[in-house]
Amino acid sequence: MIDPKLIRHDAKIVLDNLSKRKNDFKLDDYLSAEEAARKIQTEVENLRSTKNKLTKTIGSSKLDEKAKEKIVDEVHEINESLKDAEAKLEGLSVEVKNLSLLLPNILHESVPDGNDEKDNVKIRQWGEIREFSFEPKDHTQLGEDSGWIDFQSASKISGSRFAVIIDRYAQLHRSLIHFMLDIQTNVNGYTEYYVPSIIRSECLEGTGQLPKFAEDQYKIENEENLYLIPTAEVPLTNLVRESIIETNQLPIKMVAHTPCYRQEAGSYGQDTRGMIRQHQFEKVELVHIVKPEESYQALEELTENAESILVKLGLPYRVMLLCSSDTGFAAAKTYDIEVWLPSQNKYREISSCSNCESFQARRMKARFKDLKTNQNEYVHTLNGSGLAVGRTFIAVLENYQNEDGTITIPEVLRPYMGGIEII
RNA sequence: GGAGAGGUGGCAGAGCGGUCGAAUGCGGCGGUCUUGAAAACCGUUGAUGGUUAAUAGCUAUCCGGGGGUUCGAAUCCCUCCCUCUCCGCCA
Repeated sequence: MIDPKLIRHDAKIVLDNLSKRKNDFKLDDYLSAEEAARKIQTEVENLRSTKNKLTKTIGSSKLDEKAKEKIVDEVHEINESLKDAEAKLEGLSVEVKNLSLLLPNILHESVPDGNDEKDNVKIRQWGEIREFSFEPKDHTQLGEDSGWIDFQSASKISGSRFAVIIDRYAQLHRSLIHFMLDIQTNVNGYTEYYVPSIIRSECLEGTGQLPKFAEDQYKIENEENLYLIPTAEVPLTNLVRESIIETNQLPIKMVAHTPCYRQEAGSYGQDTRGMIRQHQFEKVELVHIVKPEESYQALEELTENAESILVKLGLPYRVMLLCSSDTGFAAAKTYDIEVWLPSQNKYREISSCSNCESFQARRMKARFKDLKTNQNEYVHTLNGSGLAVGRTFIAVLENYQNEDGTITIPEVLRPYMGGIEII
């Protein structure tokens, strides 16, 4: 949600932003509803004010019966008008609220204008792309040859876009999770959280997945209000919802490993083969809750924290600054980290690090007391994968494969694999 | 799943039809004292929206959510949600 006052007073900023994002939100509808709502609100308030004054005279003074009756009659009349006005106000408020939930965040000035992912800007890259002396296989082939990724069984028990990972591959997959959590907590200074992966709809609204992206969420049947999390960003960020945080508690840096569930509606035909795009995958997620003036520094830090995993694993990657149309709904600025996949001969997204500024905080009512102004202000929230485990797993398999189909375990993972060097 | 208790300001906790946005304590902030700090003492301190240049005034709303009764509801009624305790079941 963006500041209603900004929309009202600087509609041009919002319009420009919508056009940069190639978003077809009807700002005029919003503006006229909002104006009408404020107008009727004044009306309602005046009626209530008069009523309150009258009502107070009844209890406190020694009016005779007749005078009392007269006032009661008057109040009855006011109540009639109020009923109408309040109903109108309620209708308009709901309309305004619903529309405002569909407005995307304002982009940061440093975000380049662009039409699609081709306009994303490379910020930096790291690592040497390995020259293979043989034709590298993709992870699906490696999994098939070793027998340690079983898509057929997954399909039997769950359907498409699921995988069963077996034996050494399962260990490798688990080791990655453990490794990432250790680095983020012990080296990068995050506090580890274990959180529910079933959450209330308010949380999804808070972080921006609802109402706009409802079709991508898994809803729990027979439960009015519960969903599977699409990312740990949702439970972690919502930990501060509806609260006023002590200034000295900031910044908060959280990390959690969770499964993530996504319907992947609208991505039919994309990445259908293999483990790139699954309905269920593991992710280690980083979330920062910070003061506004620190959020862009925090974005750099968070991105580097995510990168540090790839550096330690020795996986080549590049960091891309997303252009205007590619930046997510809730984000003001996003860096994607893309890892090299030899089988596809290109970089693929493995982490997305975003500064949402106050967009989520406003939806969640997450504030802190600014000691300088003694005012409550919205915090800034950031999130990023540190990293997507399934995709990291794929990257390790493909980049560390040997000609005979075995995988050399990256050195940093060996302690987690009981010292095994090759699987 | 069954039985009971309860949800009030940052926290704890009173209020149980009008004078209550709400006692009191803690915490926070400001001050006195002090070389400094602590203690003590004094003062101050809820949120959100509208109006506004205003973080000034004025105003409305908020005592878990929604609905109802009433001239008037934190207080009475209905309903939903949540938390806690005990029993049952269970990894």
